Amino acid sequence: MDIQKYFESAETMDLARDMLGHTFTYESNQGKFSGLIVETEAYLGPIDMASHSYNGRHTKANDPLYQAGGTIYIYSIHSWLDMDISIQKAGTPNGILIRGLQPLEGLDLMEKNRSKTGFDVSNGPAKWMAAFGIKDKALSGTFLNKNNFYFSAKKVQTPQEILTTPRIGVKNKEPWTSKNMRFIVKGNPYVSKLPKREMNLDTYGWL
DNA sequence: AGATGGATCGTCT
DNA sequence: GACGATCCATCTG
Repeated sequence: MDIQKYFESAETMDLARDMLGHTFTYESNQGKFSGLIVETEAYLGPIDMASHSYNGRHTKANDPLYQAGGTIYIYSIHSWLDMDISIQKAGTPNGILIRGLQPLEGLDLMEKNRSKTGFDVSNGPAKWMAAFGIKDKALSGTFLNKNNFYFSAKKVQTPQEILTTPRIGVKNKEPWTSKNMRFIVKGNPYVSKLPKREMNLDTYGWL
């Protein structure tokens, strides 16, 4: 799969939905980490009040959003780190935030890095970053599948059902606050802020 | 289970 | 100097 083409040839909202069930991998000095993507959010750039590139805002820190589809964008938030994949061709600063990963490889290290066990290891955008041992923005601006980060060409698992909801943490920005731009694998326990009663512990929401 | 407030720090104004 | 695309502990019921 041409990864750049994948992230440049479809609508951002459709890509955010399609990314569920693909794997995300990080080959770090500490070891190899990988997980299934179970939760994403779409950010539509200049028109989107919740986007870091709203109204054409362009700074040194958010420059990766302006680069080719498939560029990694790491940003800090309240002393934590989050990661986007830059979406669309260079110059169109859309992004998709990866909010939750179901661990596949490197779980022992992830638990160690987080000082937590269970779903809390990676059920949030800054939690999985910490679990993967990512402590700074050194790799922001690098390109997916060329350096340390890899996105699987195909879905490794298929969601039984995908739910959409408003994005987390977007306040006082109507109409963007209430738009359904968050995509989750229904029932997967690694989805952030998921109540216990909505967890499907048999299938984790996969076919 | 849901709501609330504090911690904490890089980034931009 | 103010502000988060967050997390966590600590309530309340």
